[in-house]
Amino acid sequence: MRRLRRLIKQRKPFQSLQQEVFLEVLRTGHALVQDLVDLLKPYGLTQPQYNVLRILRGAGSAGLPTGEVGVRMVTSREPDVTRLLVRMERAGLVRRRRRPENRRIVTARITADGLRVLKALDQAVLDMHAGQLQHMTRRELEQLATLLERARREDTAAPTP
Amino acid sequence: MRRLRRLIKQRKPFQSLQQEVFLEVLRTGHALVQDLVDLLKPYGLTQPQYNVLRILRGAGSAGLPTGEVGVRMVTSREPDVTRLLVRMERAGLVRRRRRPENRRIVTARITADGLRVLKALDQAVLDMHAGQLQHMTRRELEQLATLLERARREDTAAPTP
DNA sequence: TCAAGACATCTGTGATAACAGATGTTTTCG
DNA sequence: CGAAAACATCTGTTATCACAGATGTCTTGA
Repeated sequence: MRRLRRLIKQRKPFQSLQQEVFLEVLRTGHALVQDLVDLLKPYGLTQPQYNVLRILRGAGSAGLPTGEVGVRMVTSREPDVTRLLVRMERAGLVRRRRRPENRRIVTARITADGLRVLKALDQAVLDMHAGQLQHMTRRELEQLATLLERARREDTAAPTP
Repeated sequence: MRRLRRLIKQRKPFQSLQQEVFLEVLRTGHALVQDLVDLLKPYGLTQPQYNVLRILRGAGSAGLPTGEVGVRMVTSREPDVTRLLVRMERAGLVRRRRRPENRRIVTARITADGLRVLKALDQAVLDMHAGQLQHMTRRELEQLATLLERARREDTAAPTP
């Protein structure tokens, strides 16, 4: 009985260690993202919009098809990306154009305005990231990144190639 | 120059180790939550609705004021909780009643139906959590939980007013 | 007492997420 | 060639998140 209690109550009142990790990941993600959202707000950007801008900057002047942008987003499925891009086009951050050689595809490109906003944010975002985890050592951060990557890897139980 | 490159490219193409951790946390959280969402879907529950049910079950027959439910939710600010509870009341999972002794307060209670749904889910959720992180050792999970908790701790480095 | 403030919730608006199904375009194949 | 399938995007609907402001209900202090 005592051993059972020790086993169960070793940590916080969670029903399982796995559940604790689950909640910790969610809570931490929420806290971290909140700082980014607060940083973006004065620029009139939401977090998904910021992601799109970074993706499109990375794609260069060739731009990317709507679907490709969707794939590169952590969140957001495809139907939403269309509307997200439309809103951003309205805001002048992005330009969309149907490709002449294949009229099914709509290519999105970042505008000069979009690039300007991103550039103004770059250093601030890096500083924010540094500040958020300032109290952790390099070794701890590397461990954390490795463990998180590992947590995700086998979700699909598929053996890595 | 070579040293700089070595410093920068030690890990993946991230601009900083902190940024990598940031993205890893978000990606992992998204992946983990997706499994829960999939599990809940056949029961007609969304993830916030499931959270509310667990919170209200924990509160017992006394129920909780709307605002208190909001505080206990990881996400969701207050105005949303009102509408969330209203929708859940419509679905018969929750009952809301204005308190006679203080008519400002609306108390929410879980219904028998809500309890039934939760009970049907309990084991499945535990199994899902176990399965998600099955490939990690107990030691790794403990490390991960500890590091995540630590990552969150000092977020507010600003002296409170 | 009673007006001002505090308190708790609610309403309105805009953006995002997820899903299902519709539309327009190109490719494939008999 | 022309219908069917595949493809890429778009539209419609519901739920959620976030913020601002409105409403209804106590509490407090002159």
